[in-house]
Amino acid sequence: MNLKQLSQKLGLSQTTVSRALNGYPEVNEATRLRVERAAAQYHYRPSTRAKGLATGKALAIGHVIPISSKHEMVNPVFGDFIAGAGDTYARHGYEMILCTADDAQEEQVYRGLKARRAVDGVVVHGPRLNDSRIKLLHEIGLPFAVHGRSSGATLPYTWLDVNNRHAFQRATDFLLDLGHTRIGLINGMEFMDFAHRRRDGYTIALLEKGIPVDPAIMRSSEMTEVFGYQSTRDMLALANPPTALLCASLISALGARRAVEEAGLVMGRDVSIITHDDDLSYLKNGDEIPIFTATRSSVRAAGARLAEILLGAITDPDLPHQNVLLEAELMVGRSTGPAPRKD
Amino acid sequence: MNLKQLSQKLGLSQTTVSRALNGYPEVNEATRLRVERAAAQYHYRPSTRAKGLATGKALAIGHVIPISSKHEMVNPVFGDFIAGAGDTYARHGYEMILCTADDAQEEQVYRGLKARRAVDGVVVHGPRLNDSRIKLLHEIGLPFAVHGRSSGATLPYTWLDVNNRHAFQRATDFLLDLGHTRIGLINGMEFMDFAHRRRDGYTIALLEKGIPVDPAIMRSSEMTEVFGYQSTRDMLALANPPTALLCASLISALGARRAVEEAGLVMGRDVSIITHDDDLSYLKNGDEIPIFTATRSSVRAAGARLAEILLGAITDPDLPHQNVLLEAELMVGRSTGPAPRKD
DNA sequence: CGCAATTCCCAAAGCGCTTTGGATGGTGCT
DNA sequence: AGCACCATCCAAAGCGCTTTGGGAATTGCG
Repeated sequence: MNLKQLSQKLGLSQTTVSRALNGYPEVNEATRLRVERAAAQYHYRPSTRAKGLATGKALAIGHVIPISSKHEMVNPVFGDFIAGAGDTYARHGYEMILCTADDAQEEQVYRGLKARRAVDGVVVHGPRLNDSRIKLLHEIGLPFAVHGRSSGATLPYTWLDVNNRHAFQRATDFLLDLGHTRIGLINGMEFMDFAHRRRDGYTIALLEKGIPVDPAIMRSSEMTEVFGYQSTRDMLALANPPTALLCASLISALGARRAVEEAGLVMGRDVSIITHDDDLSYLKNGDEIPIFTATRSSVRAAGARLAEILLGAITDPDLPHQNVLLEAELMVGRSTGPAPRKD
Repeated sequence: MNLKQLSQKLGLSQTTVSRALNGYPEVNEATRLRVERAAAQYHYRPSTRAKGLATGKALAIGHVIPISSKHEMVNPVFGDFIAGAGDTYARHGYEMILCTADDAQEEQVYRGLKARRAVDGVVVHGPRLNDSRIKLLHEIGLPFAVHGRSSGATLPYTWLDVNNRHAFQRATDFLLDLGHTRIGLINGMEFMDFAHRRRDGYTIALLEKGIPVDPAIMRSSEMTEVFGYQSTRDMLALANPPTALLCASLISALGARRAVEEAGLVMGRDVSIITHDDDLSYLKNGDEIPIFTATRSSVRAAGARLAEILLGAITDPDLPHQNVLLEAELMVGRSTGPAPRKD
């Protein structure tokens, strides 16, 4: 069923039916009702493509997922972020278009979306330091919103981020207060902006207490379970092993715990662990009592919120760039305790 | 830059330019080259929406992600599946459209995609027993392919699945051969088709050896870490605890391991664990030597393959329904060993 | 009652493509 | 030379919608 057929069935012009359905005022209320009923009855929905052509808007938002070419890895937070954003789009009648791109294709993918007029805007995932995408998107004139930030960006842009620096500074302080002085860092890739900021927070907290920053107990890679395990195992084997660890994700924290236990140590007593927790739906940090002491911030909520902001910016392009900084919550769980005394 | 502008720049008609770009034979090779060069130079790409309108195809495939209304959970395998499918779509010039839907909205979402002519076909995720979506999609005439199968479906349909029954039967046999007779099952929700089949495989293997199937050591829920932990903890507390566990996912297996170790037991010695492993990019089952003995099948490869099949079915609608059954590989790791002797 | 202002509706243009149905001019063959 | 036949290109229609620019009733008001 298309507009023409529906309008013929109703004995009205396409104009009137279109206006009735889109809530324009120049149509009689009784007529509108009749049209709406008929539309529902025949399951009429305007063709996205035709509507897009006619209005010049795509009614779609693009999400370009970077696939790390090294490990072909998909960021595990992605599913939850998308679920949040999807809710928002559905409510506003937008579609969500997904593209995958490894580092080499990335620019072409964004250019393609723009040239094909496939989307009204894009969400930038996984921003890096001095991320070139920000300049690119400005240049090609494709509205965008960044999930995270990019240190070093000179142009203004719309973003939503967790206060990663502060979260890790606070987590480090928490460990310092418990008496830990050897605190290891199991970070994400540090060209990723979030990882860089977390490291900053960690470093600042240490320096403020006059504790030296020791590269021997700082690791950085993709946040897998295996990476958490290996890093922890290696650090525990040092002559001067850490008594506490800061992990960038719950997944690597699980690996860290494995290494701790394998070494015959007890988490929360011999080794304290704090992790960042994205509150993923399939990886909850325990039930009531968190397993890990964690800095928590829901990535799903972030998705919903950022989508809302992007749609707003598209509707009203003259709006100033919005920037949202979310504070992570520090949840105290059972993975932390006072630093073990040296006997 | 649109077709009209490009053709004017070239002094050709839109017809010729369009044909040149789409590889039709009625255009001089020299002209085609000239057109292609100009298109590249001006970054011309045909508008998806206009092309879709003109051809009557959407050039897009929909993926409807079920969001479990109970736990608001996004299946963690989703990201990797999408990454695989995305590769295929990109190669064939298709877009991927994502929708999220909880149980209540599901039918409306599929109907909407069809009515708005937003996609040429859809991938059905997370099929359940007697899944109503198969009948629905047949009725509304939307081409589809199922990731998994649906026991009880009467109509023929296109699917790609892992041989879950066989995988779990084989895993159970493996444990039985090691002398285990108390084997616990930590399964996904059993209204999900894959979980149902896994349970079948498990049950069959036990019955063939004349071992009673004991509901006390069979759990089923959403495959979270916490669920794996709690189930294992509870089962180990039984008067007659299992000496081996079969887990439906690596995530719940991590929880199971936690419970095992917390109970002061050693995995692979006191309690053996076999898990299914979807080979997720961010959750590798160890490096060379698998941590867990596992039945493995790459969900990413499945995504790429199923997308290929769906596109084929769309291109040639008269093709018979394709069905692909992948066998999972049994990877022996360090989580299994002979059943402990009762002393 | 007469005229302007409303209200409610419609015909047609246009969005950017593909595709149908020629038109044109050059070739090969008798 | 005359004819059929390609090879190469083009004008225009059409995909399903929105939107512009009216037009015909109806209403309000002096």
